[in-house]
Amino acid sequence: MDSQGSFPLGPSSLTEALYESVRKRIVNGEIAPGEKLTEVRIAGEYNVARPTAKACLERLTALGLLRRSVHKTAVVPKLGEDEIRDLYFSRETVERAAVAALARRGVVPPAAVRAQAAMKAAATDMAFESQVEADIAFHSALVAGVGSRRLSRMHEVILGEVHLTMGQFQAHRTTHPMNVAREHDDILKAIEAADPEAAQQRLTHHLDQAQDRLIGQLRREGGAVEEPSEEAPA
Amino acid sequence: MDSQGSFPLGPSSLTEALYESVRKRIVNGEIAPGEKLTEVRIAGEYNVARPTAKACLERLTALGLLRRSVHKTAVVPKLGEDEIRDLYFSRETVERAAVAALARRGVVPPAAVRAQAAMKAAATDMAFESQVEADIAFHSALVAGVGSRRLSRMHEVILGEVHLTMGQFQAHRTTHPMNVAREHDDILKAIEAADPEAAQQRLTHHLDQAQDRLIGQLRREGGAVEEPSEEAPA
DNA sequence: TCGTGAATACTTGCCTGACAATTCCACAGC
DNA sequence: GCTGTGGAATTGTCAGGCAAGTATTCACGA
Repeated sequence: MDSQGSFPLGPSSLTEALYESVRKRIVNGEIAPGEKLTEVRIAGEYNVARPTAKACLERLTALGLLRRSVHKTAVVPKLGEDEIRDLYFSRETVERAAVAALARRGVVPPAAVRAQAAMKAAATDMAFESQVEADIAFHSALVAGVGSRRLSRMHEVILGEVHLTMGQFQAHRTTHPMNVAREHDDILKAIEAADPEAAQQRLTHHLDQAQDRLIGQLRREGGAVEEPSEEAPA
Repeated sequence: MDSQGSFPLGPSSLTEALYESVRKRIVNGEIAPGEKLTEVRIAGEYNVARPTAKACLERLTALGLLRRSVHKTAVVPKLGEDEIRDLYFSRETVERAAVAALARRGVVPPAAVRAQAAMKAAATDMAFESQVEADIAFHSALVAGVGSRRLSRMHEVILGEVHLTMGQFQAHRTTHPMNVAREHDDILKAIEAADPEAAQQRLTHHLDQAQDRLIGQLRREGGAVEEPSEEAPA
């Protein structure tokens, strides 16, 4: 694909690379919710100095991917029911504004179309994590298509927590990827038809369903998340 | 004053206090836009170690109150016309969702009423900075009244940049505070009447006016912001 | 046996000091 | 006048360390 310019530019600095790696491990569920992340542990695992690890944990905390109070060690949060509701309320706020803006222009961002294609491809034969990533890429492209730096930034933060929560339910999913893909198509059609109302309404429906699925799983599992899962990572 | 409990809780940690202080200086315009903030300068002014100053600058950068790329020194940004538009687009997105949610419940957050009273008091005889702060407190209370942690957090970031931009036009303001207060009242009335549509529409009008004022001032001043203003601060 | 309190270990907050890598600025050379 | 090279300034990252706060354990008494 990127044969000419080496665009992606692998994270420039050490701090950046470290941040990306830890972030990925958290949202993928490799680091279980409730697990403690001390500065020295990160520093040891990656062979970096403690201040570097500290900065990394601070960034992740600011994004909501870790929780910690003053002198206590950071832990991966597990969102409860009302936190999921809050998260999805915020998510709807941002994404509704995005699809409305897109529909007013009547143009579908090309990146969203590509992401949607990837989603359908992943639906049949790929791993759960790939599906989640394709789904997130789709919504991300939708918001990015608006062209508002600040809206995208807010959305990025929100999607971080969404990704985290979805990753935590990894093993017990009950979602049919094709249904999700169909709903995505509906949203795109409404945007293309320059119908903001319909686009917003379909998006809301789509997100409400996703939220219900998450809360449903949460309730089903209840407090049954006792598996400590203490495998040493690296 | 604080004879019994010392409530305000002067920022617990050094880092926090430093952050608050620098932040205030930036949004108040004490540190002019375009001015460079090096780590050693902050460290020197406050007598803290460089890593501490570094963390402070990083936090402010994450909030958009400073700009910097790798290996370059942080500068206070001066928002251009399209950045102001982007900022206000994001702001409208968040605040419209907030007033709509409040109007659906039909209850006005008490804090918003208090902030509005303070605003009217400040309109007649107080300094410009107090008016700006009262205005921000009002909008802040509005969003906080919804009770969504994440919406409030997003709004906080946005208001930071709004405050910054307003502070930069400090000397040349042309706004009549009483008009602003009237518009605030209109919004509150719509919320109380449980009319989400009206509340959103009035909010949009209010914010559009604010945006136009800012852009108007920006155009008027043009590139005429040559006063270096190099007074030593402390 | 069970709680309660104190001592200990762990972890974070913040510091000093240092070196490498990078960027910025000015000056010399063509 | 423009370009290139040098030094100064600044940031990225590290090592090591002390103080302070938190959690945990263990002994002791009821």
